[in-house]
Amino acid sequence: MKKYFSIISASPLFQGISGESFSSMLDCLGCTQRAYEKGATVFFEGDAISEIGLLVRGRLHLVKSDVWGNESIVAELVPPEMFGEAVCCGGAGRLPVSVVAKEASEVLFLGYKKIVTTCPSACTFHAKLIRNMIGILAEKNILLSQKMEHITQRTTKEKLLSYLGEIARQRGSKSFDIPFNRQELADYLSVERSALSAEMSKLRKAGVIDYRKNHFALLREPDG
Amino acid sequence: MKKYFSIISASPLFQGISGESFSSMLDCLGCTQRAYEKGATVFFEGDAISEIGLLVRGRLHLVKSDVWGNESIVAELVPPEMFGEAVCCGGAGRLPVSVVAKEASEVLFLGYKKIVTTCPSACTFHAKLIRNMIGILAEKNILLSQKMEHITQRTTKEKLLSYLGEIARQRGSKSFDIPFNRQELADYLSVERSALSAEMSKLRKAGVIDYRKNHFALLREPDG
DNA sequence: AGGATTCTGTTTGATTTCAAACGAAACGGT
DNA sequence: ACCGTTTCGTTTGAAATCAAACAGAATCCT
Repeated sequence: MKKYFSIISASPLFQGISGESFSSMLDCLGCTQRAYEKGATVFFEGDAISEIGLLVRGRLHLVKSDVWGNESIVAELVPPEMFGEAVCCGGAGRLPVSVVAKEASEVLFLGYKKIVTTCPSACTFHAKLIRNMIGILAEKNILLSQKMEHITQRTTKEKLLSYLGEIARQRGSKSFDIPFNRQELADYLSVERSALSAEMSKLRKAGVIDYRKNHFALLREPDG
Repeated sequence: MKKYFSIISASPLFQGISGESFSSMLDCLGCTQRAYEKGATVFFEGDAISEIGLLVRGRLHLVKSDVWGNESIVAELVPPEMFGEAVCCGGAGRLPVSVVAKEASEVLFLGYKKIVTTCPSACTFHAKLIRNMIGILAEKNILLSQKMEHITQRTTKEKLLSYLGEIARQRGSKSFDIPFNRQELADYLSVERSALSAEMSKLRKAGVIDYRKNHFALLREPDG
């Protein structure tokens, strides 16, 4: 397990915890490790899980299948990403996806109860671990809420302006860079790339925005 | 403060904590209370907050204003709802909304640090409190993720079927009730109510679904 | 029972988006 | 400098949504 310490320390869950304490800590957490061959299933959809998975090697797919059995890939995980934390922490829920190894992979399992229960033996970093977990969940909440705000807008134009406005607010300037290219921005906003490009052109012609590559500027308030 | 104990005990944050421990607990948390007149502002957008608010009386609006100063009401809070928990727990963030009292209101403030730091004096329920907080954040995460899945679908029909499929999966049956009326469902899915009704009719005619009021049945897999 | 209100389904024309295709520009590697 | 790939803007017809309006059904209230 020691060979994965550098991966583990890169995980937000162990942020601010020194690598030297890992051995005793992982012990204290009753952490187990398992390897999966390519194609193996780590968890099945509907499983009631009580452990959080931390991917330390390989590549996992989160696969969702609807009532009719159609499967779709919800996300791809690479080290040191985690999975199952919301389901574990949220209580009685069951996993809404299957977890499948797309490459030979290794996963560290951390018991949820052991994480959120401060140990009587005064494990120094346990409190920090809990704060990290809370921070991770809260952060994800904020990101989801922000995205939701943009996506709930009805038209492509509104979605785009909602997004650009948000970034401008965050940066505190009406001129800023965005971290997406066109296709990524379209995916993020759940619209068609071509339609997005077309709207951008219109807004530029109308003098509302200007842009060049990833740099954008808000010029004036849009009509309506 | 005692008169609000019944409200407080209804908050998910204090679930499983007996009312008798409230006095000592709220003390231990360094909890403060403030009253606001109708129209008063509890927090301003952009404030860096370190306390979680628990509304015990009145009614609050979360108001967001974009870069151009247009304001919109994001949510309405009634007791015993909380606010600011994601921002506090998420670390360096600033409040993305203003909090305004729409009626004469009273708010309990709980210091974030005091909540997530188990006290040395072995406050019995502190651990439970932390688990509750984690549970709240995780739960919200799951709800947001589910909604996101439906809303990112491109067409009204896809959004509807994604939602109905999810409910059917949860209920474990292809025949089920939903907790929304038409307008609420349309709002939840971010589509036009009339367009939603029209799509529902089409799907019924096509033999894909059947419904009556809030009761739905999935009959067969949709084409495409 | 009667009347007002809310909820739902349907239609309409205008608007918007989708999906696919294409060319130009930018980029990267050899 | 060359070629292949990716990115971006534009156009097109087809399809879907919006927004508004209206009527019937259900519900609530007195």
